[in-house]
Amino acid sequence: MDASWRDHLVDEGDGTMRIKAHGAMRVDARLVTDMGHMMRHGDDRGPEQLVNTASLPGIVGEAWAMADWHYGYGFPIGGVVATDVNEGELGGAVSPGGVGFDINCGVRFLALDATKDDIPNLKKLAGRLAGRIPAGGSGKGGVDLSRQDLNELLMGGASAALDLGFGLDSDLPMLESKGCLPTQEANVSQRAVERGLKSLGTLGSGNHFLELQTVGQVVDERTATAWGLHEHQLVAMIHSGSRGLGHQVCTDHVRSLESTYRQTDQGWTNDAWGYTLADRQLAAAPIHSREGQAYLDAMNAAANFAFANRAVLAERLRTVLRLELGVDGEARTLYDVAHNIAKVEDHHVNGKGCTCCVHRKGATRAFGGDHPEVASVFSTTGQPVVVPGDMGTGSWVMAGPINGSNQAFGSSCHGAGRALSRAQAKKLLDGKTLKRDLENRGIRVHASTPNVLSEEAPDAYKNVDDVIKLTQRAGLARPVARMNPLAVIKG
DNA sequence: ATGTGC
Repeated sequence: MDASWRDHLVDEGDGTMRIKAHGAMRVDARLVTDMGHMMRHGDDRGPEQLVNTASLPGIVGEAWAMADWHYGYGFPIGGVVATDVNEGELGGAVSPGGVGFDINCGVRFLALDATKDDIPNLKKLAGRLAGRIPAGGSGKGGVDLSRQDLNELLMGGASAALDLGFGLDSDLPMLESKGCLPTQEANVSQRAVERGLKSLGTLGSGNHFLELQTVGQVVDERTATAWGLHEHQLVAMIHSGSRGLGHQVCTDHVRSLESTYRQTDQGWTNDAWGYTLADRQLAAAPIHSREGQAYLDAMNAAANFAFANRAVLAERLRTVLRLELGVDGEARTLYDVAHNIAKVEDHHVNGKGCTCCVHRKGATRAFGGDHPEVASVFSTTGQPVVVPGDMGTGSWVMAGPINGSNQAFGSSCHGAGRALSRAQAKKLLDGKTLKRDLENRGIRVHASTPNVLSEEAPDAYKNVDDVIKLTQRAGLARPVARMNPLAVIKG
């Protein structure tokens, strides 16, 4: 990799910077950023990775990095890369690295008809949540599933979870893709199955969390009202994904695809498909090839497991809220978004219709209110875009366009974005001090290890408010309301 | 992100 992209960098002055196509790039790259933001994030590897993705076969439009971009596996986190599914004989590329290891990592956002004053005892509530929400690397505490149950979940996602007794009928329309992506065979490896049988309803570790929050500042009153949100209201975010099952699906397909590439003077080449990639971690298959279809089918099954996982976590949260708040504890799902996914969608590229495989890796869909996939309750506002920040600072809910799409294939940022690597954060930040500071501010924190607190400390992340401002400036989504943390359960 | 390595 090289840093020559700096010679091709242009500030567009609209909250984005462009890297003009050079070398093997087929399209320009575009970062949601400005010079100040770029300077504060000295790691060149993210833009380098974005440049690499711009040479993927079939790529259309521009290779995008959302405002929370940072270094990832092959593709940067925050990457939005679309390929034409009708290019050539077998279609454009689909790449497991463009989705990431935590397939359908995402956020469920719930709202209560209550305020902080309705909580009899926050400390007790937080303690009970910590007791009921299995978190951390151990993977203990998941629902014991039969092989048959797991298969239903892989095929049916949140709707299958509902059939097993997790969730409410009224949840389903509020989930991206109604909580179910199409899979023919749910053909995931035996190893992936074994990892799925015990992990349903567990949070995981790293940046995954469950957070009880209050609505702080409402900046778009009309939209907030349409969504039933108001200042001081209690809300909750559940951030989790497909756990070990999705990780295994990604590992299986990354390994088998990477093994079809050999090193050449230009990079990494697959002779059968005539693909040459700058980085082996971009390993990709044509979308209509056997390998491409096998990946997409397994990826969708893993995505369904993630939708089901968030449904079970929501059920566990609801149980605690009912116990602690009584009738005030009813929580409705406002929305549930996927952060790590590849989807076949219709978009306009250079004024022409194009059916694309849109990779969103650490990026959220942000469709307009008139899109047929968006529930009719959002027709006058655009879809909710849930953007968790970090545990000390706060989180946002944004909205997609009222009508139509945006210039990044209907996408927006997914969080604050790391500013420090986990290793740097562990070295520089002290978890115990952080916990004390947060609790002095009235925020209850339960974490499975002190390390996770330093790795996930506010200072390890970019400023979420800056990320939201850039996203708005780039015209990708508009801020609706900012949430303040109240109780945090971390893996 | 991850039964934190192949």
